[in-house]
Amino acid sequence: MAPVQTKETRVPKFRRRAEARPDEVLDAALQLFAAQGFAHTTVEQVARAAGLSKAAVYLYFPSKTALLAGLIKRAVAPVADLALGQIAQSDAAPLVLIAQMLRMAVRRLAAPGVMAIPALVLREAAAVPEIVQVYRAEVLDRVLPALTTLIARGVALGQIRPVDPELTLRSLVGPVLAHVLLAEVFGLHPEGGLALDRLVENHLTILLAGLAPERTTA
Amino acid sequence: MAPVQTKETRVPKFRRRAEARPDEVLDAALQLFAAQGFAHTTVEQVARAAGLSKAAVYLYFPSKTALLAGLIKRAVAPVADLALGQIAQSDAAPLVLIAQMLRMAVRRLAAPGVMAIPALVLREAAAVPEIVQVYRAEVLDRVLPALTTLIARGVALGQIRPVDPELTLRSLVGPVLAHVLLAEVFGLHPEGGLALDRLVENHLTILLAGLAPERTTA
Amino acid sequence: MAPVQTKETRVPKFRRRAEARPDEVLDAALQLFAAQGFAHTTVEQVARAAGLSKAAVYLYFPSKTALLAGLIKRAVAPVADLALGQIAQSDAAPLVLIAQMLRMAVRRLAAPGVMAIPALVLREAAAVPEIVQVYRAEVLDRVLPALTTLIARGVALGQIRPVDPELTLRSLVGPVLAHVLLAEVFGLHPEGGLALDRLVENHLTILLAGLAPERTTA
Amino acid sequence: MAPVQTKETRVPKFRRRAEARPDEVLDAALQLFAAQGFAHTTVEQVARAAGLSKAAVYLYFPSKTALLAGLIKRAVAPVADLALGQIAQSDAAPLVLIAQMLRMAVRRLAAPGVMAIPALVLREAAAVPEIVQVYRAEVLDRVLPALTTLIARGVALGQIRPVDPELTLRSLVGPVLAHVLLAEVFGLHPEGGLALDRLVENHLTILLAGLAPERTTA
DNA sequence: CATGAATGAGATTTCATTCAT
DNA sequence: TATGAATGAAATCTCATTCAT
Repeated sequence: MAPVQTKETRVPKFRRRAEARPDEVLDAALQLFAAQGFAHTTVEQVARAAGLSKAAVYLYFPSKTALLAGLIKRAVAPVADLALGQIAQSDAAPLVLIAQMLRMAVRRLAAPGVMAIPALVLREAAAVPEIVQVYRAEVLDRVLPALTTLIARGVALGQIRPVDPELTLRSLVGPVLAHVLLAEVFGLHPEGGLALDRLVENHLTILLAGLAPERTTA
Repeated sequence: MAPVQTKETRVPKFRRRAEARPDEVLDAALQLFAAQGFAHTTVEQVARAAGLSKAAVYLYFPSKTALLAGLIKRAVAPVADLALGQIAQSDAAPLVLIAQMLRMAVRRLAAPGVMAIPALVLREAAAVPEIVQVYRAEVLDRVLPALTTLIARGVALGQIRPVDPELTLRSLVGPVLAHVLLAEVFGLHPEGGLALDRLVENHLTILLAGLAPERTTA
Repeated sequence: MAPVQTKETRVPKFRRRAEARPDEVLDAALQLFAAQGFAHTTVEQVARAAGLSKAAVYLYFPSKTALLAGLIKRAVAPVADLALGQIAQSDAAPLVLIAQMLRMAVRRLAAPGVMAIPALVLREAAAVPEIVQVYRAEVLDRVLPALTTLIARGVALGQIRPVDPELTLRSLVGPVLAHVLLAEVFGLHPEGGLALDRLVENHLTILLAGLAPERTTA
Repeated sequence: MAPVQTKETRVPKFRRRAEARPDEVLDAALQLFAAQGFAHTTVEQVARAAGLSKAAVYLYFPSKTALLAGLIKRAVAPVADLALGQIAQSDAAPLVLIAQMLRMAVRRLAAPGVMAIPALVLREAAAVPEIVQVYRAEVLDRVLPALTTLIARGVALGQIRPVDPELTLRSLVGPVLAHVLLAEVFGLHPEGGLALDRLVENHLTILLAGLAPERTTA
């Protein structure tokens, strides 16, 4: 969707413009889409914000929709890759891995502009079906199964109480999602700021205790 | 489409309507907004679906936005009222109340058309600021504080381990939210169907265990 | 393509507007398309010429293309009907019928605005494939075969010398077409004005003599 | 299309081009204009088809319109020259000359790409007035008067029955025009293929018989 | 109450054309 | 000579909203 970005490792010289333009356009688009919504942002606005003419935007992206799709792909694919890599390479206990992943994800989310993406995706998914496809292909269909499997393995190993992995997945990520949406969409921050990290620690406290196999029952 | 409405006082049979019209319009709007998104639904479509002319819709609602606001208010206010009533009237233990409320909320969500509302709210919030206000006023600002207080009370009573009530609130409702959004927006259902009730039970298993004060520490 | 035009024979009262609008729009469109070409005429221009707003035009015709198609259908269908009727009902000798038809067609063409249509069709056919379909369906596929058959019958009856009916058809209508195109497209009129009728008589003189079976051979 | 013209004597291998470029651009333009129409062909497409960049096309032709004009001039001027030469040099009887010319014209038309030109001219004439001028200047104003004069001479010599020369001109060329347009624009070929030569022979049979002075009357 | 008719104000997208390199 | 980058100027089409009836 995004124009070819031959990001050759060699020759990372200086040649500005042209090379960096698509990214600049996406930056501008993210800014505006997050602030006003996709439908209420005009291509003209994006172009001006990126310091280009409207027509120039179409030089890099074939349609307004492609702008959105490219934006999402650029933002989330790396996170998904990272997460998958971590799951694949580590042989830590499932619960430990889960805790690691949550902390990592949250650290990523904290980067500027990233937190707006999930809200954006949810917001525009119905209107722009392409988004659903991109997001499912790039994130959901890759990460969620991996996490589900991770939970299932924990259960099999006796390190997690016998829960339904697929449903437990919701208990895993839901709180973070709720936190982000509450903040992004409704401006509802807990006292003392957004505190994504505190949220995760609080959540992990509950989650890990809740997932631990029952001792007393034995 | 609509039954004949003879203006004259005779012919008492066919009548009603007129009173119910606004509701019918909202029904049609919900249907369409949920399916296509607010921006992609035209007033004409809503009107036709309600069996009215476009201009007639403006007889009942001053603008397309008002349609959306009215829709949300109608859908969520009762749920919020119910929840608040339950919290106020019951003097059950906090954790018990929490479990009750989650089960109740989920039962409500299962009614046709209701589940689409949260997704709709999230989707249009940025574009239609009025939605944020309505939703905050009708739901969030009433229910969330009540729940937070409930958690805090549980902590104070020693029935809940010492967690941050505001953040824990996210752990409480997040999984349900995640479940609904995954299903509504991405069409991701767990194996064996949506199973909202199974989700809640799975979630409560983890949550209640996770919130319970630590025994072994002693 | 054109909006439904319930032109009931009863109640032909006066109710202007709305009823006559589509036709007014087509009139304006014909004027402009003929003068500037389809591609170089904007919907705005058509609308203004018809005394409407741009959007109102879209109330009656779903697209600019539909405007063109409707225009052609309205203009040529009656002529084709007339011609076919004449062929079917008359049992005159083929050559007589042919002469009749040519004279009738030319009389029709002389009506204001009609002569521009063939030129318009030829001009825009490549750009708007719909035109080709409409024109073939409404005119060519109906009239040409009828004429071909007529010629073939004349040959069979010995009233026309043994020529190829399909190719002879070109000799029949080509001169009129050339006359119209030369005038419409290049502004080339013969001395003394367009003189469509004189053209036909001149052409018929040649054609009838040329088609008559050879006498000397006997 | 045109033979390679290596200006320099050295370096005969890789080179050429440069000189032939404009012609290659016109070749590409003809191809595309004929297939899609002038308005629907972008300069970019022409450029790519000619193996150049868009900007390079502007090196050879000052505008898109100039492309079209050049195209037509290149294609039709030789035919007109040929026809005029034939008329001027031969002292055959008018009817014989006319027959010769028609056969020659048709042979020319059969060359690839040529038949599309008349249709193209007709199509774009209204939109691009320059075309009308070019075509009139290069073809019509030179060839048509010559043919008219030829017919008049035939009449004067008693070899052609007393017809109107200008109008008879339409009877002369119209059938060929009709044949070409029917085929090019509507895809209507007679049974057994396009058969331009068969068309001419059939037409000449009728035409010559039709133009011959009446014998029986005498 | 209800509607058909009408419109003003955009939004996306396309392209011929220019220019620095 | 050649090009990639950029843009100004439109053109089609959409829609929320109004109003006379």
